Amino acid sequence: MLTNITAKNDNLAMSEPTVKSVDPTCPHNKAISCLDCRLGKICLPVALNDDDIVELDEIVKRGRMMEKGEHLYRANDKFHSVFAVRSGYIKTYRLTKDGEEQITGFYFPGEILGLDGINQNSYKNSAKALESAAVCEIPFNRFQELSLQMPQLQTHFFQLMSQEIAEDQLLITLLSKKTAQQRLATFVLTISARNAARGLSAMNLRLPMSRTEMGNFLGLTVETVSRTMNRFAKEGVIALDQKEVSILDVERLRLLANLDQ
Amino acid sequence: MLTNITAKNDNLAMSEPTVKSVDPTCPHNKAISCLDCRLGKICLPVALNDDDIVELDEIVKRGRMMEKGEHLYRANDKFHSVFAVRSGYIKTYRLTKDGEEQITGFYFPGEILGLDGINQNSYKNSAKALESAAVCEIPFNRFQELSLQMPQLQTHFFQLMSQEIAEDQLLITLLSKKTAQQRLATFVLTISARNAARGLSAMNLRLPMSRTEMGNFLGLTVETVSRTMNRFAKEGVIALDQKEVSILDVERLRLLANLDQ
DNA sequence: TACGCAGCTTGATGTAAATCAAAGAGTCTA
DNA sequence: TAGACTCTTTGATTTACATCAAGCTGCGTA
Repeated sequence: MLTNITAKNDNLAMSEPTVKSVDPTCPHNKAISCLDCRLGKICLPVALNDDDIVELDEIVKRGRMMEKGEHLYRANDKFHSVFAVRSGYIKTYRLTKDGEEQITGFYFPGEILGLDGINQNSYKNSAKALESAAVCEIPFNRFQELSLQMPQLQTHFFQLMSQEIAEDQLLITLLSKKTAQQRLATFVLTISARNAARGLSAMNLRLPMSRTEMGNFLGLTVETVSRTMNRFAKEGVIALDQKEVSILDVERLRLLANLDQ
Repeated sequence: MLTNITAKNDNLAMSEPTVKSVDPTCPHNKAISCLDCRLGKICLPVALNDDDIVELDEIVKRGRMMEKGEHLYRANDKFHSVFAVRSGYIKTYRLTKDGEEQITGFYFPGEILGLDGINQNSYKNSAKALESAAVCEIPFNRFQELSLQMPQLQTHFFQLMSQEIAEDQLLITLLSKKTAQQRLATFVLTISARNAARGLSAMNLRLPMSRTEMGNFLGLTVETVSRTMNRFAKEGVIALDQKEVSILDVERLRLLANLDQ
């Protein structure tokens, strides 16, 4: 396995791409199997033997490319698959009756989306690429059959869904109790942590969404997002350059977030 | 099966208890099996044959009684089981670092809680009885083994978790975008719908939690809850008598909720 | 290189809900 | 049946954030 490559490479997403030609670990490479995927440990942190992974590989449709703004699925589409983000960023959102958008999540490489569709056999969210992206598709009925043979896979999926529940509940707490400052500080820290999980820098990050989308997700207006982020910058907690954020004072930021867990 | 009994009995929870002595369908009866449980179709709406149910019965620990205020489990307890509410009401909540409580859900008879614990093998919430209650305990590892033999059971559980995700996301939208009026109107309608699902009246309901708890759940203060509910009453949309609510004008209430789905 | 446009910033003003404060209602118990 | 709770209601005041309203900034493109 080549996973050690990821662990060290700090600033991958932001630095110029490494030699594109034949790198078998490049996340844009369509052909690569789960066995070699550099995201393996994030996307599929299960003790499967190589034979099992080969079997899993057979059902996974790999490397579908998406343009910025393209939809992966829309609310009320018939549910058939869950998806793993390979590269790029996806947002999920619901539309309220009066056509307003409510963003329910941002999905980073290695993360799984579409889990809300299992119930009632249709997706409850729409999923849209924030920028060009690549995703792996996992047809759910075939996956379910497979997981009857491979109990660790079943467990993994229960865990994934449980995790999504736990994360949604954290967001609920955020929206219910916290100030604009706390919400944004928490948001930046969350993204930092997710970057770190992928072996990227925890201190230098890029917010792949617009201020409007941040606000929408966090229950704030654009203006409040802008003012608050710039205040953080003015106070020396972060440095801001458009979508690029450098965390200058983590401790301070943690304090501002009043972080619970 | 005796499920037709439930379907008609409209106001069970509020009317005086029916003859307590030997009613095998009484939800307080400890001994009753899943096969005869009047909640069967809500708690376990799966096409299992009677033999399968007998097998399931063997792993379910039935009819644990809980006092008002008693904890079923606490955040960070080791995860071992999920629970089905038999009678009474349970709330789940998280504590923020500064000791504040954030209620994440209310669970009614027939509903399943504890699903957030699967990930990381520990509960993320604490669960507490709002009033005396009875619960069935389903040890999760035994359940998981069983679900490998009974694929419908696996599917059912995936659906339950997916549903929890979908519900949390609705709450997120509520907290992020809606006014106090919309939140409370939606809350009442949600409880009405859950009552109806159990064969109780959709128009006359009892809010088993305090105004403070409603506010906590909905991201509002007690005062705002009180004022808003009383305004609904003054405008003739509902009638209020302590925790008892009668919906007088559903259409109006739906409009106030600006309900999306 | 300038035009148009979407996204971001900054300032002035408004408002829904929070906070502060105190009194009423319901329940428990001694 | 009075006293001590807790929960709920009602009123006055404050405030964090939304809303309204212009200017910016950077980027694609013509």
